[in-house]
Amino acid sequence: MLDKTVYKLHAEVCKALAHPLRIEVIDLLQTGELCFSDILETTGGLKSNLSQHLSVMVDSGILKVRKDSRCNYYSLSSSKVAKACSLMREVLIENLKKQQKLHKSILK
Amino acid sequence: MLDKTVYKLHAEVCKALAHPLRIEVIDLLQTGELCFSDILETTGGLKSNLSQHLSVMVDSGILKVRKDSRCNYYSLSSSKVAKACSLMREVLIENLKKQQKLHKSILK
DNA sequence: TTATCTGTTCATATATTTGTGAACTATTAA
DNA sequence: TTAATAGTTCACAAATATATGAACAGATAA
Repeated sequence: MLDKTVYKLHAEVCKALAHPLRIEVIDLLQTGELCFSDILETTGGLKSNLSQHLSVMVDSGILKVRKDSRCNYYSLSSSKVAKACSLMREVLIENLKKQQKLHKSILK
Repeated sequence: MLDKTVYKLHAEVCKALAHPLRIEVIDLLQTGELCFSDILETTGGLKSNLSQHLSVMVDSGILKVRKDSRCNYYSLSSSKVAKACSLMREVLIENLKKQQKLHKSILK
């Protein structure tokens, strides 16, 4: 029997993708680092909430922070994060299309 | 402001990756479909638990089922799921290596 | 018919995640 | 010094996810 520890660690990293706000942040950071207040301006909501979500992402290793005296800059730890995220989006899109076809064939 | 609906749907799909058992199932199915009892034999645990996790994965669209009179065969809905999953594993491995280096430099 | 095999569904207890607002810290500006 | 800016941390309530075992359903075998 295999050791399950790696599955647990792997799931921890994947959990960091499993929230709408965190997906939105990954999308935003695809083009490069952004500081906290810029992210907040785009996503909206409470700063405490955003801060907590960003810290989940940093702790899981999908984001990194660069602290400047005036601003905290967040960026993706690897382009693989953005790539994985966009693959999952493609899976979503494919599924939505399948559903659409199904609906059409039922209504026909 | 963008519509957040897509982020919610996207996160739903990503949530399906966010559990150790579900990661293990994705790993198992990379080489092709397997029936419920074979998956259970490898992963261990209660059949009710596995059944519920598989149904989460099917509902989110990352797995599909083929029902035979004697067995339910599960498979990945797309190779993109396996690809995204393995990218996230690479992110994990990279992070573990970084941590290791950090530890070494502290202990040096 | 009655068993048996293959799973799913359900109820429930527990654990984890999430959102909120207040309090707090650190840095810069006046 | 005081005020302002930028963000983190904390406590708590509410919402979700998870594991468990019992009950259930459908197909096949005896």
